Amino acid sequence: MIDLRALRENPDAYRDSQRKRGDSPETVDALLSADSDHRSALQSFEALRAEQKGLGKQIAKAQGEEKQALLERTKTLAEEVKAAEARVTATAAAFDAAGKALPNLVADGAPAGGEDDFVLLKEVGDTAVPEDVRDHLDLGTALGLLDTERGAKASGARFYYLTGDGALLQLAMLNLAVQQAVETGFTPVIPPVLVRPEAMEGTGFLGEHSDEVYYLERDEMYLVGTSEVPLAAYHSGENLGELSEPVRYAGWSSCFRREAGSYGKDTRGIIRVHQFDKVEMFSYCRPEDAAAEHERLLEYEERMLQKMELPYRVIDVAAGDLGTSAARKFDCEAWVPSQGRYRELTSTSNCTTFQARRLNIKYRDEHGKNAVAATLNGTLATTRWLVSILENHQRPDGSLGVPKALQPFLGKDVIEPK
RNA sequence: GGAGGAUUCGCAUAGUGGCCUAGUGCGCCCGCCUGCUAAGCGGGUUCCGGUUGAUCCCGGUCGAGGGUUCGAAUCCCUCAUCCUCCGCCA
Repeated sequence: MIDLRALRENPDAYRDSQRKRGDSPETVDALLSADSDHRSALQSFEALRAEQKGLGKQIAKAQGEEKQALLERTKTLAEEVKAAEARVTATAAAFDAAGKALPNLVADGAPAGGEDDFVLLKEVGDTAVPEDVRDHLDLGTALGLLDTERGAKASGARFYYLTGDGALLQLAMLNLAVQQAVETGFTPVIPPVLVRPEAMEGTGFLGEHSDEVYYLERDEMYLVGTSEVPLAAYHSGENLGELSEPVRYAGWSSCFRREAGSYGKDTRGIIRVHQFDKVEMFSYCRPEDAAAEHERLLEYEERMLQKMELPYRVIDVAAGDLGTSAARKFDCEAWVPSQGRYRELTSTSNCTTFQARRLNIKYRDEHGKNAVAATLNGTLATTRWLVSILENHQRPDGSLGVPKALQPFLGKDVIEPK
């Protein structure tokens, strides 16, 4: 949900934002008109209600005939109040729907356009393609690290088993991510992965991405696609106080995605799967601190990628590819030699006050007034990283070099074929 | 799965149809008093929205949503959460 006062004051900013996303600016005008309808309905209801309350007080004191006369009048008034209230309910519903249809205001720096209109911010490392490169599935299967055939047998397409050193490799990476998160001031959290509708709705995942979400109808619960959801819901309805320093959490969870509409895309290996594990950073801060916090999250992501000794690039994601909640997004994409291209390994979003407004998360500003907080999130490690780790650290003899930072967790510096 | 109890301002509690414009205590904020501190005294203190230059004012808000009524914190229904107990179960 965007800031309505800001919208009323400067609708053009929101119309421009819609154009940058490649969306219709008319969504803004639909919301403005729903807002004004709602407010006028509210005003007529409030006027009638005030009259009713006033009469109620007179009735309490009145006696006999006078009381009877007043009762006559309030009966018709009660009808009018009820009708006015119904109009408020109707206009409020229309207004809510119009509000949900409008995504977050795109940040000034974000490039306009669609998926291919990103701005390249930097490239790090050497993107060589080794001779006789094997892709992560060949290598991982040969080394006994992963098993997609049995994954399909048990659960279907886009499922997999991580086995032996493959399982240990993922645990090592996730543990390293948690260790780094704790060192940089994040509170580690293992959150619930089944959430109620409000949590899903509040984080903005039931809009255009609702097809992506697993829903358990019998229990009216959703399986989360990222721990961003339970970490955002963690403080929903709360006031976080001064918030002079950002409040930071690192969630470790399994993540579930339906991958609807991606038939035929990335069907090989574990690039795009229905279930994976992830360590996710999540920050609550004052809106004026959000841009700086966003840079910080990006830096922590890069630090992890460097520990994995992976070549990568950083892109400033274009407005059309931001999703509902983000005002700006930076992705880190790591080199995947078998494909000869970069693939997304991390994504950090500044959601400004968009999620917090829906989830009713406040802080106390410098004047002591309640104000809506900002939320941000970013990836520290996921199962997909194994793709790039396997392919970039493969050796001509068929073994896999273990990145230095993972060696203490894994207890070895090379994974040999059996 | 079943039975009972609870949910009121940051915390604790009062409130069984109009006197609730929700009281009181604690905490917190401001002031007074006072060598200092504490105590004492006075005032303020739910949140959201509308309106306004700002105040004022108005409406909503007693877990959520419906209903009864001229009028609901209070009566009725549905739901959520927590607690106690019974049953089942890893």
